[in-house]
This record gives sequence, C-alpha cells and structure tokens, in this order.
Amino acid sequence: MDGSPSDQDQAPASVSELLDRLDGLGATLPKRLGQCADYLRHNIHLVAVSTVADLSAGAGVQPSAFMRFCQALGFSGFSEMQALFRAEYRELRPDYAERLSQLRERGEEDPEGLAASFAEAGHKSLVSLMNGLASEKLGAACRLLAAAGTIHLVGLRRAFAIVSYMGYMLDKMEVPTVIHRTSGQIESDHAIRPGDALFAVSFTPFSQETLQLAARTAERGIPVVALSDTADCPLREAAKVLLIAREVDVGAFRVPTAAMTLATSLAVAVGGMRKDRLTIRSNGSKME
Amino acid sequence: MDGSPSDQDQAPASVSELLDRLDGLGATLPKRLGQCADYLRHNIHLVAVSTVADLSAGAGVQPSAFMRFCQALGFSGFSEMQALFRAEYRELRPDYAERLSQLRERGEEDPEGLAASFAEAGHKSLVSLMNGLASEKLGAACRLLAAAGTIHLVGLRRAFAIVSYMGYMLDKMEVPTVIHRTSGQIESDHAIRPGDALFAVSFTPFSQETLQLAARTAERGIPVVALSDTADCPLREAAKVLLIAREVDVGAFRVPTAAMTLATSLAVAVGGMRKDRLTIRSNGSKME
DNA sequence: GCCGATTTGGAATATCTATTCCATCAACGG
DNA sequence: CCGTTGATGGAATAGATATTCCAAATCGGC
Repeated sequence: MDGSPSDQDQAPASVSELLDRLDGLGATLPKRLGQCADYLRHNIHLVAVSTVADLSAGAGVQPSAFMRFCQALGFSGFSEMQALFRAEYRELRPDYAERLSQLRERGEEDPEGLAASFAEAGHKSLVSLMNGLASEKLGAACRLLAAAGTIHLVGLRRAFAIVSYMGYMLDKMEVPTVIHRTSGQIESDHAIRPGDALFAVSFTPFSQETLQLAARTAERGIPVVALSDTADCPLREAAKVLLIAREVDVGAFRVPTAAMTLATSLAVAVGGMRKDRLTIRSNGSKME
Repeated sequence: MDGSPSDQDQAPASVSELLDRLDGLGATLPKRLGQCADYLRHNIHLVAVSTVADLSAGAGVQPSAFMRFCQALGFSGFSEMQALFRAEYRELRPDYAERLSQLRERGEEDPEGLAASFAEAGHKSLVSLMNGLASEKLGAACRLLAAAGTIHLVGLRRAFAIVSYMGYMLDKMEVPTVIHRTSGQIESDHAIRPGDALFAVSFTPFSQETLQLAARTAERGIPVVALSDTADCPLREAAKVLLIAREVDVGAFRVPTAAMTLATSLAVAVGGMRKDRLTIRSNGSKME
C-alpha cells in the first residue's frame, strides 16, 4: 500500500496508454529493450496472436530480453500484456464478425447480405487506402489547395458525390469554393483564375469533360490536384499531385468509401491550414 | 495409406472454406459437436485469441469434445485450426494497424494523421452499421422502392452526396430516378406522382426543405423511405420506413461512410429486385 | 431389453510457452 | 586499470495448453 512511488510500476490499462508509455520511456531504454520497443510500435497487431518467441525473434532479441521489456512497461510479464491486446481485440468486434460472416453467406440477393458485403469491402478499401497513402503527396496536395485563392472542384458521374461532399465541408469552413457541375465549359474556364487551384476527381471510365477541364487549367499554369482510382489515369499529366484511392468492388458495384475518406481528410486539413494562415495574418506578426 | 476416400479429411485452407464445410456437415454432427459448430459460427472472431479451454467452455462442452470437433473439420487438432485464423488475421492487416496507430498519435494536425483518424472512424461506423441493421426495415425499404414507378431522391447539404451517388447507381441500373435538388418546391411536388416513392435523406441539423417535402408527400399517400443519423429525427413521422446510419465523428467532422454504404446497398438491392420483376413480367408467367 | 457402435466426460500425458536464473559481458566512475 | 552496476544470452524451470486415452454412458437396430 505504500512502497510503489510514482506511476512507473502499474500496468497500462489500454493499448494507447501503453503506446504513450512507450513514448515516455523514449530513448532511455537499453539497446535490446529499445529494439523491442521499435518492433512493438511497428507490429502492434501481432501481439494478440503471437508468442514471445515469435515476437522476440522478430525484434531480433532473446525471449528473456522481451520479457524484461514487458516488465519495464509495467506488466508482470508477457502474458499480462498479451491479455490487454486480446481484450481490446475482442471488444472491437462484439458480435460483428459473426453477423458479417453469416450475412455474407446469405449471398448478395438478400439486401442485408448485400450490405454486409459492402461493409466488408469498405473495411478492405480503408485498409488499402491507409497502406498505400504516400505521405508527401497528401501533404503536397494540402499545401497547393491551402495556398489557392478559390478552390475549384470538378467531378462527374460517380465522382460527383465526392466533390459535392468536399464542397460542403470546405464551404462550412469558409474556404472559397466552387463546384463545377457543368459540361458546357464556357464559364468554367474563365471562372478559374490565376492564383486559384483545381481539384479534379475522376474514376474509370473517365469523363472527358473532367479530363479536358483539368488539362486546359494545367496549361494555363494553374495547379491541379487530382483524385482517381488508378495511377495510370489520364489526369496524371495535368496534375501536380495525383492521389489514389482504390475501392474494393462487390460484383459490378462499389461504395466510394476510400475516396470519400481521403477527400474529407484533405478538405479538413486544407481548412485547418487556411485558418492558421488567417490567424497569423490577422496577428500581423507574419506574412505567408 | 489409402483409406482416405473423398475429401473429408484434408484441412480447410481458409476461414470461409471452413465455414462452407461447417454448413456441409450440417445436422449430421452429434450433439456436443453440434454445440461446438454453433458456438464457432457465432464466435469466429474469438478463435485467433482464445484457448481450447476458453472455447470449449463457451460452447458448453469438454475440451476433448472441442478437440474432436476440430478433427471432424479436417484439422489435425485445435492448434492447426487456430493457426489458420491467426494467419488470416495477420494478412488482413499487414502493416495497417501499425501505421494507423502511429499516424493517429501524430494528431489531427498533420493531414496523414487526419486521414488515419477518419479511416479509423470509418471502420467503427461500418461496425456499428452492421450491428444495428434491422433486417426487416431494410427489406421493407427495398420493397417499397422496388414497387415504385419513379424513385424520387431528396437530400441537401451533407446528405446531397448520398442521394447523388444513389441517383447515379439507380440510373446505371435503368431505374427511373429523379434527384430533387431544389428548395423551390414548386415543381417537386407535382413531379412526385401516385405510384412513385420518395427516398429522403437528412442528418442533424435537418433541412426544412427536405422535411417539408417528405411531409407533403406522405400526406398525399405516397410512400416515403427515410435515411438519417438518429432515430428521433423529424422524418420519422412522414416515413413508412426510417433507416439509421450513425457515423463516428472526428472532431467536428465526419465521413458519411455508413450512410453511403447503406444507401448503395439499398440501391443495388432495389435495382436487382426491379430487374427480376421485369424478367418475370416479360416471361408472361407471373404478374407481381 | 440386449448388443454393437458411437459418443461422452474426465483424467493422464505430451508439447509448447512463459518465466526465471545465473554466468558472462559491456559500460562507467573513480 | 580496477571495481561496481547494469545489460545480455542462454539454458533451466515452472506453468499452460493441447492432445490422447479409456472407462462409462448413450443411442440404434434387432
């Protein structure tokens, strides 16, 4: 009831608490335990389904070292730590996995089975989105759009849902935005002025209107950021940055889950950056 | 070394193969093994992170019975079966969980961190969508829409992305569809004719225009199907069926992942049903 | 209601996994 | 350069966990 001094010695109660503590220990750990920390950070998902032997081998240390590592984190041993991961894993999917697999079996005739298939596809799309996201490209896209005067959005057919949602978000954040829904490009071209930027969304099969607007805009030296579902899309040439969001199909259909997620992230990030810029400006302290 | 006749005795190579085999064995299993099968079907997600003792206790049988069950499925024992589940788990998220947690730590300043948070939220939204889906309601919604002459879609602001995507899909499947984007309701009301149906989407805070159009349409005796993010939404009264898709927010923002998934499922199911109906009609064999 | 076949429960065992221990090694301060 | 402290590797041990075995129970056909 007394001995224990600060906090070091009680075990983390959740995975994110554990990660915090890992950061806290930082570089104070001896070499081998440091290797364990590194490996853990990069392979959290393995803990629930692996043995100390597996993990220590992965980290390139002896099992005993890994054991000491667990204790350094505040656990009594590996088993206690693993229990944490297993518990968290169980919680995340209470009866979900169950229903999903039952429903999927029911086939894609039944509406609920269909929904299950689409949900499953959504999970996969998100996984692949996050695995494939190139950090620099996303950052570059944000900077281009944040630096623009007005942001112009174009996307037709299935891409229209994306730009319409993006337009809604940007507008809510008071970012000057125009959605180009037209095929008659008469007004579009002139509305896009130097200092602006164009965000073009197009999926296979690509709409000519979108491609052409993007091409003409790029020719005029106005930056174009593109979002597509494949890297060899015709927008590649016009775009300064081409973002990719692949979706997993269900039969001939798909939900634009990954694209929507990426577009929303972009919009929110751009909104945040512009707000910062404004704040700084109005302080008068710095000009961008 | 020959006895083994057909196929019964080689182990399944994937979880879905295993589920197939489970269905195959069907009711031929003795009582205790039947219990195991039931329990397994409802708790597949537990296999990777549990022991035979846990699982057999859950199923209400002796460990030895569970053991025999594994063997009946074609595995050499429990460990071999568990290995399958663990392998599949590892594959699904290769370095995904890793990145996600790293990125999320980076906070929601950084665009990539934001994307990670939204992706995580998307997973959760899909989980809760599937857990909360009431089978009858979805089926009823499909039937109402499939029976309609023209399907009218309405949804403004953030809901517009949903209806625009739905409109695209329905149109692709040659289902007569109209998207009402107007606030001036002059034409809308008359365009919606007896025999048609209205699909209304609205999230908090609700747009008056959508609510009013739904109310007026319902008053005229035309069926209204609604999609919202909460059960006590004003559409509840006008709608014959109210579908709910809750999203997990990131700060003040959200991606309409669950709603988009539900709407797409609905559209595809309706498209399928109408096609069936047409086929049957043209065969002349049955009239709906 | 008896007999053979099948299923069941529970304890015994084999295997695998976590954990500890200690001799050796490297780092650091005097 | 030596002695102390802390880290390391590897083997020994303790503890779980899976797996097998067999006696008892149950079921089905006659």
